[in-house]
Amino acid sequence: MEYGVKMPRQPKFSRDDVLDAARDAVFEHWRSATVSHVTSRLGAPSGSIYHRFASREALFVTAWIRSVRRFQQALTTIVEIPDPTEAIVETALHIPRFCRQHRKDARMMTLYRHADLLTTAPPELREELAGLNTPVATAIAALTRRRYGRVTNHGLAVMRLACRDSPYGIVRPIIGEAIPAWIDDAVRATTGALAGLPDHT
Amino acid sequence: MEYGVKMPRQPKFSRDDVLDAARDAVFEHWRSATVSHVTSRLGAPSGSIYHRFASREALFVTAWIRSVRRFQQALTTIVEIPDPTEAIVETALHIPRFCRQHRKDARMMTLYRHADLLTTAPPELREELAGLNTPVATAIAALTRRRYGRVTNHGLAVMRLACRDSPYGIVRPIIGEAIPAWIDDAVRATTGALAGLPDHT
DNA sequence: TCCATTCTAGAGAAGGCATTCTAGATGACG
DNA sequence: CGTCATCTAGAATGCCTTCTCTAGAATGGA
Repeated sequence: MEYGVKMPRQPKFSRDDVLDAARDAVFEHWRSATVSHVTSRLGAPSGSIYHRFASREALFVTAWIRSVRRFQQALTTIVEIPDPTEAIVETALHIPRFCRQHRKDARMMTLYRHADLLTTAPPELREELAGLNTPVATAIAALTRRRYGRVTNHGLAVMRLACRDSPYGIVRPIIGEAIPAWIDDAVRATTGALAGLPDHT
Repeated sequence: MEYGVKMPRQPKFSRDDVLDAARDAVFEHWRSATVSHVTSRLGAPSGSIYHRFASREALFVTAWIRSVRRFQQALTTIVEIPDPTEAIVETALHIPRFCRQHRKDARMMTLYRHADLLTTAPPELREELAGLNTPVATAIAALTRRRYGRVTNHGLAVMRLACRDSPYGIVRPIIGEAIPAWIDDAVRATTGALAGLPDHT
């Protein structure tokens, strides 16, 4: 607490409360979620939203970023699994598992694509978005090196498919619903097959 | 030309012209495509749109249906490929190939999910939407029977993954852009692996 | 030529939504 | 108890979009 800084009034709604409400509104209305959906869930006036976030877009993008970070949290430990092939498969399996345990965050993550946000998001969030992908990129690069003994562009592309795009494609149609256990078998099969590809064309 | 029917004025904009403009607007603006994006591309006033389509939603959903039908056109011949495994893999490969040759239609198809439209689309289109999936369902069922010798629910689910969800997941991040040739190798690998799974848990 | 039909044309009504603005409440601190 | 920073509160504003409505043009038959 700094000298001379008056202690402000206690917030009735925390920043996370607002983001939770945004996430819940998206879970229910997806792309047509409005600011008033958020305020009515929160029981707050629109002023409380705009006091913290510059715009509707800033609110939803911030909530999206929070969900992405939650997804990334487990990655670093998974990548350290001793056996390379197991590390690859477990990275891929993290996707259906996360979707099972964090249904709302998972659905929130489907709202935007990272590449699109880099150019369309509110300027004040661009910098954060630019660095957002590094944990995943680092993990993929580490897995690529461990799998092939070197890192080529094609090797990286294959590993992205194996650990990210392919498992995501498998769960995508049912994100937000229950994910059956056998989906994990399907992920094991596809990721195993992709990890078997060579790192050159 | 029926008796007593007066010949009307020639349309300046055909139905397909309007749908093309809608598809192009979606290619550029995706979900935020508006009716005025469409009219300005077409060089037409909004009246010409609303003369043919009941609402903005009816226009875009109709364009979506047209793209889906174009995708389905090649399916029936592919399924008839003699070797079952080859038929399965070629069905899956139809997805990256279609995305390569019909970039705008492919992107248009990402605008809605069939399951959502069944409940949210304008009522006059519901019936058409209800029957839209049958060509794909028929193809998947045929492939399931040929692969396993019988049709179980789990077998169908695996085959949907192999022929549709998995390859779609692989191309999805790059739909609208150029699809590299090696993507087909990845699809072959994953679809082959999934088709190798048994039809029971 | 006149008429019925089908279309283009575009101004503007209507509605929904994000956003702003002003007032007031709250709490820490001197 | 007064002051200040921070927050709640929600009515009011203004924008943007969809959609309607009226006028008029093109076409071919009677």
